[in-house]
Amino acid sequence: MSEKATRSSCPINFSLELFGDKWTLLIVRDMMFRQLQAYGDFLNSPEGISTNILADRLKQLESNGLIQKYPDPGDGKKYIYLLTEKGEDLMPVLIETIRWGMKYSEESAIPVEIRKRLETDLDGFTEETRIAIRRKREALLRN
Amino acid sequence: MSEKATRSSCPINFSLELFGDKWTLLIVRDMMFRQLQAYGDFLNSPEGISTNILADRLKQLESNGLIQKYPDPGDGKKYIYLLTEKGEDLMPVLIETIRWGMKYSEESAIPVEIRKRLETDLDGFTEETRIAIRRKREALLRN
DNA sequence: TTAATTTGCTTGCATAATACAAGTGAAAGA
DNA sequence: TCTTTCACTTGTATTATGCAAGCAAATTAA
Repeated sequence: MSEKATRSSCPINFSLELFGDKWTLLIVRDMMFRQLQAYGDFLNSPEGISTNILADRLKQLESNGLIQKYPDPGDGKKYIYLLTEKGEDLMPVLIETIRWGMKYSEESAIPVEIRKRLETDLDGFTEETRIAIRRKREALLRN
Repeated sequence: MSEKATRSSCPINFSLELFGDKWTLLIVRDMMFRQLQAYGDFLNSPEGISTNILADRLKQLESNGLIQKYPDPGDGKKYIYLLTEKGEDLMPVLIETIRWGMKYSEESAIPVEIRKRLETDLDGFTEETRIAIRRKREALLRN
């Protein structure tokens, strides 16, 4: 993990310096759409991230303000990782990435009901997902 | 450049396997929004891509069907790289990435008039850019 | 007609990132 | 107290990236 100088002030470049790699957005996806929140959950995702890479990406995500790490109130040896608003705001990027991927991949393992909603009720799906994320964040902050 | 096995059939993962790195989308950006089309143009982009990395990414983009390479009709020692429809379809992903980057970076070096259009006339801007891309593709295919 | 120059690469090598396997330490449960 | 769970860290091999130099084909300049 090394700090690199920013290459340009293009907003695409800015974004890619934070999540332009093969793993970061998969972790965000897990938090955003799959409600995963523990280290072990991410490790068990089907893509099979290595444990040291996961640890590194979680650190970067946190230091870049996209996620926050909380001790799990119900289990002292666990932590809960949640998206911040900045992380939550990546939803349109992720959704367009999903749409592109669905269009051009032969088989996309996306649940039929979610696929339908992406096609027919994108805004509703987005808003609903955002609410779920905020609910979790607020619940944790309340204690 | 090595062929890797696909990690999962999630559409986000599918997409990231094609453009989940720090350079690929910058090249697409150059073609999409800056009308660049020659090898040397990409090399001169402000981020400073290395020539071997550029050559590698152009190969991958072409073999993945996102771009096509044509001999330059006006200069026998040049080539013209153009987005295919598949590449052009990345526009929503890029645009949401721009929006996110503009929101969260201190200074974004984006021309004021484009920024304005992104904020007030996103669909118009998108359509206009698409037309420009298609025009270039069709002009080349005509000869 | 020959000698630069431009263009689009390739090659070699040092450094950095990633993958894989194993190990560690704190908290919880038996 | 001993074992398991959880969230990592560490070591090492492999792969990717960055940097500098070189090269061949087409064009231009002399």
